[in-house]
Amino acid sequence: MSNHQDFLNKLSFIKDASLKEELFQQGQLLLFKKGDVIVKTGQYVRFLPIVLNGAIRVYQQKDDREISLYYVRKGETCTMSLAAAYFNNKSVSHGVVMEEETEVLIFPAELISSWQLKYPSWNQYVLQMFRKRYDELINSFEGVVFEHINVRVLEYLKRKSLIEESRIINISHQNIAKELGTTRVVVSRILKQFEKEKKIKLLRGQIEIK
Amino acid sequence: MSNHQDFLNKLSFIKDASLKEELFQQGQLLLFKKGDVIVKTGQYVRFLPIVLNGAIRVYQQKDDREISLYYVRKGETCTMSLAAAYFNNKSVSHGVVMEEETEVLIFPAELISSWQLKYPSWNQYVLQMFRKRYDELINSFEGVVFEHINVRVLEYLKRKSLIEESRIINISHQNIAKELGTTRVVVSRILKQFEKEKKIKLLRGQIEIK
DNA sequence: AGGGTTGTGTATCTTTTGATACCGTTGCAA
DNA sequence: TTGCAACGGTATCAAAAGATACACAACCCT
Repeated sequence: MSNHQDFLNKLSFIKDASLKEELFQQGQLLLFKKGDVIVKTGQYVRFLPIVLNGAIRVYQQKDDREISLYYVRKGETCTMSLAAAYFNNKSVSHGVVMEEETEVLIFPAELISSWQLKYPSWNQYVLQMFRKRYDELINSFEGVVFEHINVRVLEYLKRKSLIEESRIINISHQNIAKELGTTRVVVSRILKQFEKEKKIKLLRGQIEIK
Repeated sequence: MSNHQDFLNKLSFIKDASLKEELFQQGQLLLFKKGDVIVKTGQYVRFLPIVLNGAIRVYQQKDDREISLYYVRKGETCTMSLAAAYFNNKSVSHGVVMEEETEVLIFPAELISSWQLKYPSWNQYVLQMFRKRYDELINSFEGVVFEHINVRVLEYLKRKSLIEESRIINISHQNIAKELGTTRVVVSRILKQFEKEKKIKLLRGQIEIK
């Protein structure tokens, strides 16, 4: 399969063929490793990223606490970046690569406004992204405001298990704490409680959901 | 001043004259009173609202607790509605009028996609709104996750004082609690503490900031 | 094998927040 | 005037969450 064809296949989430071609022409493909930093709070955003493979975690930070806002996955773009790039603004959150072999297509920010005029399907795509991010954000928001941490931990585990299509989750207590905006001790305590209630089984670095 | 002219003046946040005219032609002007409900969680959104005067409060609810997401003010539209209308989706939050004499312009949802193609400035406007809402949402989010309630209450008071351009704020403890997602007793306790520290002065139904 | 790093279990203590309950006040309307 | 609803103060109690500290195990590297 040609490079070109291969590329177009990865853009299957875009319907319009000419837009696809434009993405191919204008985009630059980058390959990241786990832990690579894509954007930092306060940085100007000059490139719009679209994730082709892997995942980027977008989160807020304060001192040594953090909390996830959302993940950018295959076929998705980061709406924070989008909005920031469009208005020449600074990012208000961090973006970090979560999976090995994360492929990201980047575009100079200037292109965005011209695409808006040229490609209806680009507009559609952008709005879809906003909608999605919005819903996710509001979901997290609700969780933080109305639910106790134990509920949030449990929901996190279930969700993660769904996404990874496995009842075994590989993650440390520390990282769960970071996702949810709390501390390791709290997470360990809650998980131990869940284990006593036979809801899960704890192993080093992984959790089995029953 | 003619009705038409008067109307166009209220749309000064839109630059493009032909888009303005279209808004005039297609929009319907509604007048709401304080407390009127514009959207409820779970409702389908068939109309896009743009606020010309007054304010709409958008919030989440669970049992008898609520928390504000943001306010839609003069010249703004509700991005939740926008996204929901565009994709024929249900609203995930409540919208309630906060001020007497709130003027709202509504448009059938179908129009939105056609405007995207016809008016570059509409696109610009939409993205601006998203950007704004996003920032506000993330701000609240940060507050909820990282700050203790007393800090949040104080910030709320300062902000409110700025917006209303007055050191005297008219609001009940109960309503502050609703904005911030907590309960009345907690707010009263904190406010009393602030009064002891000479930061504010409490009166029935109003708070003076020093 | 030794040493550093990461991950986990747990105890103790404090602070923050929430839940409940009860009372007094103010303002308004019947 | 009486009665009611909204508002606010406060006390008591319980639960949730965070901070700290320490021990130990697993893992990795040399």
